[in-house]
Amino acid sequence: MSELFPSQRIQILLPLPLSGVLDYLVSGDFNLKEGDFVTVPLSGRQVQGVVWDMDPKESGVPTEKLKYVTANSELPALPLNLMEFVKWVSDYTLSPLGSVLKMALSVPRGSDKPKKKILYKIAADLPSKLTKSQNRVCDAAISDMPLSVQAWCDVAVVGQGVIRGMIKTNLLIPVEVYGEEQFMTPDIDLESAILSDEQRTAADHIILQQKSDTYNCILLEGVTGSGKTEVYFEAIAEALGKENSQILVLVPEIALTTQWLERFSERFGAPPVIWHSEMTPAQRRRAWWATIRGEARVIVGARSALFLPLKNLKLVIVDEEHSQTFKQDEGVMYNGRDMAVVRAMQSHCPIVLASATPSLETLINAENGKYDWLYLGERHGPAELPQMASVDLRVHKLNAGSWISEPLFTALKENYGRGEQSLLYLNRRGYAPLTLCRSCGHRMECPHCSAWLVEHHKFNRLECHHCGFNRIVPDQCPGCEAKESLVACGPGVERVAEELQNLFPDARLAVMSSDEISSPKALKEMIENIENHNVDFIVGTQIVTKGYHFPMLTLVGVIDADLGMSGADPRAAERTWQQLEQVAGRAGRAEHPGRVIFQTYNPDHPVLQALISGDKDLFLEQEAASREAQNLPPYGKLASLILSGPDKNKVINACKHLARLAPHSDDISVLGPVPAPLSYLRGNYRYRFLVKATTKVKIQNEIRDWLDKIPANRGVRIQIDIDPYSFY
DNA sequence: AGCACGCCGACT
DNA sequence: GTCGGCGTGCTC
Repeated sequence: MSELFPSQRIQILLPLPLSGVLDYLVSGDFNLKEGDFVTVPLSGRQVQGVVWDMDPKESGVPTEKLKYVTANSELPALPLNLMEFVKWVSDYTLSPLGSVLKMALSVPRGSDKPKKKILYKIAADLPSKLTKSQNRVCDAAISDMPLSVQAWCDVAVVGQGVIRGMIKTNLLIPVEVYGEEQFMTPDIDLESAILSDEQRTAADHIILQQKSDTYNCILLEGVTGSGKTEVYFEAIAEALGKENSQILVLVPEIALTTQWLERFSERFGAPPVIWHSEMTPAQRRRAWWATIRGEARVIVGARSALFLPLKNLKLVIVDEEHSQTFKQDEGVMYNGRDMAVVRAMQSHCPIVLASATPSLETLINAENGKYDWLYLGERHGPAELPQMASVDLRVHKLNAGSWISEPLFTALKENYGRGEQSLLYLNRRGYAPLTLCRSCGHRMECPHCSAWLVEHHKFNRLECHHCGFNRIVPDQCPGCEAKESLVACGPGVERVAEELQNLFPDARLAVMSSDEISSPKALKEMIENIENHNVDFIVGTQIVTKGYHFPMLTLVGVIDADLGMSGADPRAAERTWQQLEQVAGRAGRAEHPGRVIFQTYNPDHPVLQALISGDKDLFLEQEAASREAQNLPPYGKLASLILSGPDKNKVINACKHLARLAPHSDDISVLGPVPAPLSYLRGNYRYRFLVKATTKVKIQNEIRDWLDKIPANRGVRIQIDIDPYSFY
């Protein structure tokens, strides 16, 4: 090594499930700083990592063992605020630091050199005579920014033929461009929607917070159709006015928000940058680079977008903040909504949580003044809130194999007769949730999980919804070999659709479930079909709660309002409430008032009572009181520990060992172990502990100390879920 | 996450 | 005798 540049000990974080950094030596002529990407040797191979600490404290690893950094990268350094965020998430979720870093590096290497591309820009001297489509293209142009053929098609909404023709006639001039194609910059000078007084007040409040560059969390609550989107669009417009600002919008499921994207493009004249986990490597690279270079101004994405290298974050929006989709239930288990609040805090910018049915946690934070609370009370336009009623299935008994009660049938018939659309909601995919043998009682179960196989007529298969195992429907019972003895029990959407078709043979049906909607394109087609009134009845799973506008939909029937009301899950009642309320929100848009009918065996349940009476406040009050009494979130802290492994005895022994050492005090208690709700999943036996703590102690520290007391156990995996949502 | 090291079965 | 299966454990 050169004398002029003596080597220095630095710490590198690698995107591997290692709990901490590794020490390396680096020659001074690399001129590194924290956040820089480097390549280092690791047990015989070269891996990419990030310089985490240039001036580390003594780690105890002798210098002779250290290896030298191989190379530094031309990639821009990871922004310090992202490093800070990675550290925070790792501490909070008790996940290895390197695993969290990996989420921030879900990008191809810096060695992927951007390729040469040919783009097209509008010619300087245009003839005055142009066709209608050609005029559209010219109008869509933003100064003389060059775009690809496809991008021109998208912005001008014309076919490829038009663009090709314009290239041939030199109306569009080819330009050679190196690097990634640029994203279009949103145009804040386009006309905004006309806001109501209430919307204006809300928008002004957010804008005021936004101007001061300080953290502040704002709950924007408003029933479906009250215009929350327009309100935060104005806040986005304001934030965009700041130089090089970036805005992050988190949405539950990006693939399902075409309507949102269209509204955005309409308001800002350009689509936002999109980020989600199903993007191709090329799409990821383009979006990631655009973000780190600061060209990406508005990024709309799923929860993983939180880990993008945003350098100048000025506003965060979490749309549908109550959505369960924000919670990641594998790998690093984090709640995107909560982590978004932290990201905003660390970036000193406001964050807006928007929802028609905010989560109880958020409502309580708003109530006690931790969050600002904006409420949009008016419904836009003349629509009225739907009228709600329940059907007591103990009185109106269902016939065998039938799931539509007499009162619901009558209502459907009336609605159909009037030429209006109806929706039947059942949050269960497939045909039947259980198949059993009439002669021996054998149940078709998953060989890898303690779960029943769900029959899917569409694929003529039995499928496990937990691990994906599937098999063809057998023609004889695997237990007793009796032929034609297998019967389907209980309904799924396919079965309800079948019954409905029998009741209304001429009606046009659509089934909306993830099995029917395999691509954004398929979804778009289905939505158009419904909007154009080519469909009389929709049967759907919770996919229908995603906030589409169907103006002719005036009746919603909830097949099983009791589904999901029980169980150990402290959020079960709240979740059911939100789901039912979101479904009810589908009925009666525009000028048609709506009706909602809940089929139930338990019409006295507080959730249903509250829904029907419309007394949401009472329900929330009760729910809050019950959580407070039990010290459950948000009044207390909850964590779940799942021990799993293929050897049942090993898992049980590890549990016993842990249970003996479990912390117990006034501020913390450990419940369990009990078999996890799916005690056998994907070939692993699973047992669960629940840790409950008051807010006086840091639950993470308690758990860490506890787990440190036991040695690493071969063949037993421990998963820690702080603030668990899923109890499976 | 990879990759090496290691300890048992079927091959030139 | 060696090639190679993938179970366990370490990587600065």
